[in-house]
Amino acid sequence: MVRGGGLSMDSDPIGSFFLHKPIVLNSFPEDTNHPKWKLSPHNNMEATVSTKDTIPFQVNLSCSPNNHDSSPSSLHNRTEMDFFSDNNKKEHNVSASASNHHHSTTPPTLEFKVNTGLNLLTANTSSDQSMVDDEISPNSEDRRAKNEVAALQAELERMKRENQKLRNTLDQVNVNYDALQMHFMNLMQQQKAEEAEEQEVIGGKLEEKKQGESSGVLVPRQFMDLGLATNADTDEPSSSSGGRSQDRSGSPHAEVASKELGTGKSEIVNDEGYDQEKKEYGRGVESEDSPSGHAFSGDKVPRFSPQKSNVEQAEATMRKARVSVRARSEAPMITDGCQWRKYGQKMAKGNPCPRAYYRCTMAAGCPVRKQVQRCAEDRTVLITTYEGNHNHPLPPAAMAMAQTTSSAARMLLSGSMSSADSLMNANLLTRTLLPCSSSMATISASAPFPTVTLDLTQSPNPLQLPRHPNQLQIPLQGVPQNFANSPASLMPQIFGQALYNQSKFSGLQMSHDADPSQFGNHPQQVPPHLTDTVSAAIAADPNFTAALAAAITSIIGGAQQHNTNSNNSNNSNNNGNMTASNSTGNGNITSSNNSNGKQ
DNA sequence: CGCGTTTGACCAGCGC
DNA sequence: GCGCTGGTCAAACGCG
Repeated sequence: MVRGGGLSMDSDPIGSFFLHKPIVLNSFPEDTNHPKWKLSPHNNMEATVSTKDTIPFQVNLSCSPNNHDSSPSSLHNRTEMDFFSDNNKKEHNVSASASNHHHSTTPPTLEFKVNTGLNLLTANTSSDQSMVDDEISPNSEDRRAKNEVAALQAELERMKRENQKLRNTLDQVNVNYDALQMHFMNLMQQQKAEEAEEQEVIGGKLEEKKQGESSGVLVPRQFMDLGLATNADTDEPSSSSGGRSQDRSGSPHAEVASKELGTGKSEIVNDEGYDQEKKEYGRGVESEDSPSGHAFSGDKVPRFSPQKSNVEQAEATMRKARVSVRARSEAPMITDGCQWRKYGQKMAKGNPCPRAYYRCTMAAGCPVRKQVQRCAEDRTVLITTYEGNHNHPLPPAAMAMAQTTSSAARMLLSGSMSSADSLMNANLLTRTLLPCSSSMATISASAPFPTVTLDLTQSPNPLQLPRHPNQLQIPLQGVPQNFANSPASLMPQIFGQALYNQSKFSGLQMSHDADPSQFGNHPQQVPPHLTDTVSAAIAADPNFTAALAAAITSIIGGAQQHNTNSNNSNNSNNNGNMTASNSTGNGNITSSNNSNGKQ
């Protein structure tokens, strides 16, 4: 069984990150009064702090002990300022306790209380000891201490300025985000109005067409459920309970609808749906097993026949919305936190590499499927295509990716989204989180199914947060090299959450939040906060969880106190943090009697 | 023996 | 109608 074999992060020691939480500076002081910087023989940055060249001491800028990667793809540009490792007992150094305000030798002028938002821990490097001159006279010692204080103060000031700039940047991002949200909401309202008009017309026709049907389920209803969840009434089971073949593979539509319906109805929907699923996968749209012979079940009309109404097309489209992730990976499958079982493999046309078909096995009847195939042009690129929504709670590691699929699908299909809107969304979500990149998310209008393609193979520096003149990067101490170096390691999660947030803003979020109506009624109460985004992104990977949570939240949130305990090397401590923006799928309904057959 | 993978067969959609 | 292709099924197989 393939349990996400690709980028295993299980053994990743993260704790060291939290012990040190070094900051990373891209720009070095140019002022000659600042510490002098030099490269250590081990590609580690060391700064010999020698104010006025009299009292040097070293600042270890090395990466974590675990991170000796110097590969081109690594984040070698970063340098971490690990101010003083804590094993230095010499008085001229500021021990780690300085940040706890009880360092006796620290002059009172040193404001270590200043909250830079970076949660810096000061620690002495082991190398500091070597720099100590035990025979220094009291005078020179005093002078050295003063110089040291001055240097530290300068550095501290610089940090504060940097922190302030970052905060300003964050504010700006939030402002822009709000603006985009408003714009998006407006667009959605327009779409909703248009669709309502269409459905009035089409719905009437359909009702005529389906007279005698007991359930009275109409496809337009599905569409409303999915695309306009916030306002969609929930008085009917979705068509999956009786309409044409239920959403095969549990497209967002089915699950979303079911979740909207409240517990009782959702169970009905899902039970029926998954019972059908056993027979219906691979049976196509016009599956004969629509017991009630509903709506379009009997008509062997091509899915995207021009004769179909927009609603029908949208409904068909919804079932097939996909999210494709392109990532470089040597592994046969990227780790996304879910458990998958392979159920098929085919040679696809135009690609010598076989396409593998997986389905989620984390819960019986989970309709999520994915296809994994290597890119024909570049075998190192792994293309993973997700389809459907999970019907079970997800581990943090899997959540963001799952949200990627569901949210992207919802975003895609939030209505009869025009291609222009789709592109807008793609660009929007791309820019929202990844101002440093562009065109990484594309929405294919030509593909058989609406597909969001997240190309994670292009961003040269995907871990950069919103840009800043003094770029601050996140040190990935403790993150395995292969993962830390891989854009794929983080981008799916980030994108997933970006998409997720996008859907939130558009009022489409429903499947993972407790009360969808809240979004509709109080859209402002779901602030598109970058912290949520990043938190979920972090949590999506257990190995990033601990490492990045503290760093990013300290940068972004400032006041937000994350678990930064040294034992955060696992993701458990961050689960709660991550779920701040969603409910971990608790609202999901699991089918109770779904054996899922042999598969 | 249970579980997951492999692989040929089957089915449906689509284009010609 | 036929063939191609994508997607899924399910028996056979392998592994622990």
